[in-house]
Amino acid sequence: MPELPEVEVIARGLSQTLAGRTVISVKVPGLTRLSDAAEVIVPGVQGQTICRVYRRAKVLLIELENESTLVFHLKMTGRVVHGERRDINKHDRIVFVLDDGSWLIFSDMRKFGYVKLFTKQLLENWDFLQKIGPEPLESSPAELVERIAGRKTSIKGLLLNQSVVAGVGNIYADESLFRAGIHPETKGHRIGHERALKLFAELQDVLKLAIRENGSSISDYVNAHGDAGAFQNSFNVYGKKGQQCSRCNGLLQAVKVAGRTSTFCPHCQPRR
DNA sequence: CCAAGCACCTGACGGC
DNA sequence: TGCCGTCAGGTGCTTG
Repeated sequence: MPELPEVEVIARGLSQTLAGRTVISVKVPGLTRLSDAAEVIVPGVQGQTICRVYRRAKVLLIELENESTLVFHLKMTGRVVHGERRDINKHDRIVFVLDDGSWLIFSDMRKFGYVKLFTKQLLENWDFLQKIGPEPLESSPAELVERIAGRKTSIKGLLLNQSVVAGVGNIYADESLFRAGIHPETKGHRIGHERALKLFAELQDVLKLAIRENGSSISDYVNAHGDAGAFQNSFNVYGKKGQQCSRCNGLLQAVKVAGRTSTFCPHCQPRR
């Protein structure tokens, strides 16, 4: 499930190989429900040269020569992979055929993700992006602490809330809470300043480490070249309910917080 | 302002 | 063998 680090790794990988490539044709085996129609995307990208590939929150953006932008949200199982021409498979949603013969493929088994095409103006006014909070790797921990000050929601819910901080999903929320020693159900306003600073410093740390490790591959994630990430091997808590805590050897527990499974160590992350 | 619950999807997995 | 229920989780929406 791609969160900030996974989308960042994809964007960096694509940036190396896509800049300057031109879209020759488009194949549309079947789009997802929330995607723009093929009638919008195909004529808008044909003949266009790719200028820039970047990420904002969990969204992947590919800017074209005419200042329009292809936007991908991968949600749970989406992939964007660039490589040699290959057979179309059942989960492929759209294929961009490039001028060197290579293919850029968006596939998504569960069809939660989407691809949309925006003009410059429409992208600037897209309410989804306008609601997104600051990038955690481009903000200081002190700035991020202000975003949770006085909030009565659980810290887990705040971390997952994209308008509070961008790009954090279930994996990196649980991992940073473990590192900071904070119980996921702790209310935002009950976290002391020092501990909150620690939380966001740990969040930054874990995001950077994950990017360095090529992201986390749980089930579907692969980078722009189809390779799995390795950070899942460094998880302390995510998906480890019932296993031993790496710090105290106690058993990890799972609870639902903000509608999501949250795995934590009751000893290292005590309820206050 | 906040929580809870559902919807959207498919595949993996466990129980019987 | 296969059927059935549950779970995975990002986001939008509704309801309270």
